[in-house]
Amino acid sequence: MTNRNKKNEFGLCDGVRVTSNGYEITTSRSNGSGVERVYNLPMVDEEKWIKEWENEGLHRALDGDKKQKFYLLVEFPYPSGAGLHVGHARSWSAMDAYARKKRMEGYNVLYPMGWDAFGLPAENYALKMGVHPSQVVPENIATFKKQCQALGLSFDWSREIDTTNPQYYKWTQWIFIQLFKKGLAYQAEVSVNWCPACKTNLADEEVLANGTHERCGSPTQRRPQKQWLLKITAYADKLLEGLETVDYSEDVKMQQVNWIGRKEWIDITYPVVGTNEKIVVSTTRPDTNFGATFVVVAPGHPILQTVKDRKVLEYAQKAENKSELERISQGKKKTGVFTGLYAVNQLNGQKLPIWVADFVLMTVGTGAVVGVPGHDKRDFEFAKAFDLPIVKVVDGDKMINSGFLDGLEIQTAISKMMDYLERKGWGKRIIRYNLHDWVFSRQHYWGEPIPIVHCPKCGPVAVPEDQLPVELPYLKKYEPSGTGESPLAKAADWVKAACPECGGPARRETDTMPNWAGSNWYFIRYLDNKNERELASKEKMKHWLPVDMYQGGAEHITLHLLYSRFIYRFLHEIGVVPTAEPYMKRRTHGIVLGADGRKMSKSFGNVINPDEIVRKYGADTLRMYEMFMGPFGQMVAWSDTAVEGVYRFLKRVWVLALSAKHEARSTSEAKARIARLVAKIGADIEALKFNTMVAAAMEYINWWQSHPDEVGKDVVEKFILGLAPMAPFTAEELWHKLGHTDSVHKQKWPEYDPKLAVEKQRVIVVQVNGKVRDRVEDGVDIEQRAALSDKVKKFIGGAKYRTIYVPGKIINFVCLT
RNA sequence: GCCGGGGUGGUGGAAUGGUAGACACACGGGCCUUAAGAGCCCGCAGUCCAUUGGACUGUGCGAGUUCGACUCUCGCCCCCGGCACCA
Repeated sequence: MTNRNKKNEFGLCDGVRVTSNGYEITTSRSNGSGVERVYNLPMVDEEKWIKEWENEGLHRALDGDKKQKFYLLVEFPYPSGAGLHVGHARSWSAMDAYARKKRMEGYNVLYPMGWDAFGLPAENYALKMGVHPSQVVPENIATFKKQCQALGLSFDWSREIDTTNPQYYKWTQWIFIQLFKKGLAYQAEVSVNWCPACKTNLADEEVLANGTHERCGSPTQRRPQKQWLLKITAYADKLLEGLETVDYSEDVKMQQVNWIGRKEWIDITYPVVGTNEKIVVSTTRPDTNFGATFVVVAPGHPILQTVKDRKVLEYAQKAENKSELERISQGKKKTGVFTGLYAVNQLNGQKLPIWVADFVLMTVGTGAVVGVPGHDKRDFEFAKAFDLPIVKVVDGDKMINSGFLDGLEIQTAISKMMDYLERKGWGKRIIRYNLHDWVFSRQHYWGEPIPIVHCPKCGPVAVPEDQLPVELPYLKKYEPSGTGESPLAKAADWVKAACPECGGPARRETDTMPNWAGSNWYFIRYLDNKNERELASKEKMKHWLPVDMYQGGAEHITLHLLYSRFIYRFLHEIGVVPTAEPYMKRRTHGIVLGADGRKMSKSFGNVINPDEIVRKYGADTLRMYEMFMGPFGQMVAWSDTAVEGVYRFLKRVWVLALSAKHEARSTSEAKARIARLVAKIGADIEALKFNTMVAAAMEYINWWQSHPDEVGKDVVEKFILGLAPMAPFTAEELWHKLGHTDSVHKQKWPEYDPKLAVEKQRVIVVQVNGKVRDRVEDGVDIEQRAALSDKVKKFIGGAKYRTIYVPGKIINFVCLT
């Protein structure tokens, strides 16, 4: 016998049916061609709450509020044509739970969102669709925004920004001019990375270790070109030192340290035998110099100008024409030619033959290395290939065959040798970095115009600040030319300009900025997104900066994260921003893979559309599932069936909350458990352990379901408040169903007795020799009672023993043999 | 090669010195149902013995510290990420 369709028997509403042995939630709706089963929680009108929250301004951060501020930042997306990725949904939902809990705790929370809409992806997408980017971008932004809202993300939309808005990029250009004025933005003819597919130059950071473009995957080439560069190298040490003052996770720190790649080198001068020439080799390991048996110079090294041998020059010429990638790719057979010259190692007077080989690069050190085949793998291969002598100078971690260094440890030997070489005047210490200056111009249409005018008389001149922004002209045809000239060069009227210095005829710079330009400083603009006179007002910056928590992807650590730290430091030095570091805390999230464990991609057919999940199960299911998937910082694969598990949980929450006997008094067990749950949710959010947070809520529900009579209204309400950060819609709906008229998200985080939150272990584990043998109720005389246990006696036998008793935890009887 | 993070059931994972496997998925069994779906209940590391139940093994491998180790220490193997013929 069933109670089907008997509504309200337990105070349930439409869509929930109680059967003799449980409940069910089902609903169907007409979709035009028939009846479709809908799994969405039918009782939550998500759209109604989205509107209501927005109308009430529930998510607004208040300037000048007395409450303590908390600036929570997530990386703003490039609004692609594909719409929101479930990866965005994962990290933003988790941070949304963080923001919501902080608000309930009484913080004035700033959790903003905007759009990083300039750059190659937007332009390539527009080209593919045959539409102008200025039309595509707003459409994509609208889609993204709607998707964010559908997920219940509590962004403060009144602070929304868009990097392609002239009122925004006016200030991106303003920052460029400040850099230019300080000599930190400069033009130079340099060898740059060129992507033939995207037809533009790239920064070093945009080229992956295998030589391909990080965006499109095409192999890049090197070619010389006149470019705008930003002098990030001037900040290398500051960027390193700054890392000591912030709370970044270890992987983030190490990646930045590796990328900056600070090392102490020493440049050693060797006389060249029979000439007045000298050759300067550079090394980080001068301790091994007693083992040097040859010198290798890069093709293109100036010393080769003194060489007449045709074979040598031909080899050098050929090698120089090869790409760098080709020259240094691993496992390649060593090639090289003897130049006929010898250098003198002044340490021991030995004559070292000078070779030229393609694996030595002009761009590293001084373009000349000293070959120590006894200790270096690469030098060893070279020596083997050309039958050069090999001397061993390091044994274990001690120096041998090295004169005054013998017996010293490597580190000591390095500094002793450096001191010695400097004293003798043969060498000079120098700090070198892996980091190079940032190539900052692109030969593309869809970016911020670089605000410079080239005057034949005055050279490059900054556009006066009162004439900013230099607006991007509308071009119908904006395809990249591939010649290295920007499409903007075709806008003849726009290019023509008067020189701001002398008033004479001049030309505008036609290169644009890279897509990283707008994201360098976007978190500052959220503070004051309509300010027409400054980046943001001083007061607002002082109130909100620095960012308390910055959450984003691991793929941006040597790109955006490093760039924005550099720009922010510069702005601090010229007195614009109040602190030296922009982000107090940085954590990364893992990417969401397809169900097959591969990266989500159209070509694999494994893409999950968040809209689909929201339609089928509701936003709260998607949010909680994504938090539950696995550890937040770790890569995780999607699972369709695991989503169902979270959906089941929410259905149970619904039924239990509404069927609770409100007049019932909560038992002490129920109170202790809810105190523990609230404490756990709070602590797990702070530690970004969202997976165990969800698990704890599930555990509570499981207990509640088997003890329905123990839970009264007070505990139900605390549960709903605890649920509010992770499932904002369900919590809001239930809160109102319980008779409240105010939003659940305006409530205070539930208070609990900390003593209740500590779980008391009632059963004590009894071990014999460290192995669990029995369990005994805690209480008086527990040691004696435990010793009397049959199981314990059996394992002790008649042996003498001693007792380890950790009160409240464990008893261990250890036999003495 | 250097640096960072990891390795736990069929699967995702939990436990950071005190009962290994919370929570969830998958799987198996049962109830309910005309049926399907949904829901509810039970089982679920392995091996062996067994009537209730019990013994042994088990967190990549090998040692060590400890009354007690997934957790700490040392050595090794493997996976993921960063840097790199960087001299």
